[in-house]
Amino acid sequence: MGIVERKERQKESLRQDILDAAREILLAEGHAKLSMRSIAKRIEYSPTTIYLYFKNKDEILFHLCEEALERQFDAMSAAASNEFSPFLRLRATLRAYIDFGLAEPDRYQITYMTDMSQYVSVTSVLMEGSFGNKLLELVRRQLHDVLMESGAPLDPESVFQALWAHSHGIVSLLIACPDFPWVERDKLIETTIDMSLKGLLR
Amino acid sequence: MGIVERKERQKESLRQDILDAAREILLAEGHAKLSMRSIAKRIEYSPTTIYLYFKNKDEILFHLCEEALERQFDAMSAAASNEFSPFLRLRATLRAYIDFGLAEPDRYQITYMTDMSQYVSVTSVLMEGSFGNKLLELVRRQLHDVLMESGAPLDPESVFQALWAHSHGIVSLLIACPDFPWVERDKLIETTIDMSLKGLLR
DNA sequence: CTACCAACTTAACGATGTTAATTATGATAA
DNA sequence: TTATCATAATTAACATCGTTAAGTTGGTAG
Repeated sequence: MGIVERKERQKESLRQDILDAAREILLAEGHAKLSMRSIAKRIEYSPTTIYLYFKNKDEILFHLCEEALERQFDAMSAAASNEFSPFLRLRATLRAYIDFGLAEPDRYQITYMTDMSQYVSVTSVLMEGSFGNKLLELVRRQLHDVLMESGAPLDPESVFQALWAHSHGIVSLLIACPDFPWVERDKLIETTIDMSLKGLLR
Repeated sequence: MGIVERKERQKESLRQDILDAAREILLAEGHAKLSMRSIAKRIEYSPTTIYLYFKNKDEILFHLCEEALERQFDAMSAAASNEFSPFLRLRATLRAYIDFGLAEPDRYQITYMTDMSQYVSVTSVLMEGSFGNKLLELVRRQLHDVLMESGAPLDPESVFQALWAHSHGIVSLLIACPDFPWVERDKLIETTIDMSLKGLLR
């Protein structure tokens, strides 16, 4: 029965090759160049072979989004772990969220800026145990700690969603309008975060 | 020589018909359904005829964006004119910006959420005298008034861009993730704006 | 050896934006 | 009135996209 297993391994291997190719294209050429045919060409199979391993393109994107969210989560966790107050941890986490989006614009776009029917975005972000869920929970938890400390009478979930919106705003706007005469990038990001968090102090 | 003028009028008329059809499709069926062929079908001409009146699809979108920005500008101006302090005017303006985006998601998406090569977005937004420029200038001016009053030592342009990012963030996130378990919409918007502007007070 | 089954490919469909070649229209000049 | 000729519009076509159906291959089991 080792043959069946070998087949299984081969099958899983090609599946991984497809995801690897998709990721490479996404990062090297951008999400606009990521097509079933470009993936097929890269793995040297016919385009339709991919459909034997994935239901459709959205399913491939779903996996790339999961990957992206995992990396973003890791970056945010790492950034937070260097800070020594709840407020600074939250601040560092948001900064890491933004930095990730700007460092990996194509990854950010496929996870937060495209409506991938039923498959990606919300479904992926919300699924119990998904990295998207972990990511949002991380921010919720850190915000909770800040609100505990400050004692501000605010609805935590509303504030959380507003913080997310503010952070997403600067990332998506910078990505969408790269030619706009923005002020110096780091200054802009710092200002964006400062203004976002000002209301939580005291 | 009246013939030449009549031709001119006919030409201009069909050009308007194309824009009208495009607008109708955008509003009735969404930006995903807006194609050269769907426009052609609506005006009962062949798809390629459109290219005799517009260089390409982007040029059509450019005009729809201009229209959208004009309406958004009007909504923001009107909202501001009801308020009696610089701060409240700025606040009402941002609220109108957000409300417009959520009321006209397809118009918002084509102007702020797609990168239309050289044609739309930034080019349109920046062009001297364009409505996009007027819109941004309106916010800059109102922010200026607020900063004058409060005397806060902040860089106006940085704060302006951050305010824009915050406002864009809530609009684009709500549009992109309609299925997320958001808190009640009005409450979320108010919280978003409150947190955004908190830093400007005192 | 043959029959089957899985893996894979080719062909094709219906979209998209866009270009080139072709036809129809309609005003003007002979 | 008819012939000419630019303009207006169309048809055909290309390259791209995601996706489905049908066909081909090759290895394994009976």
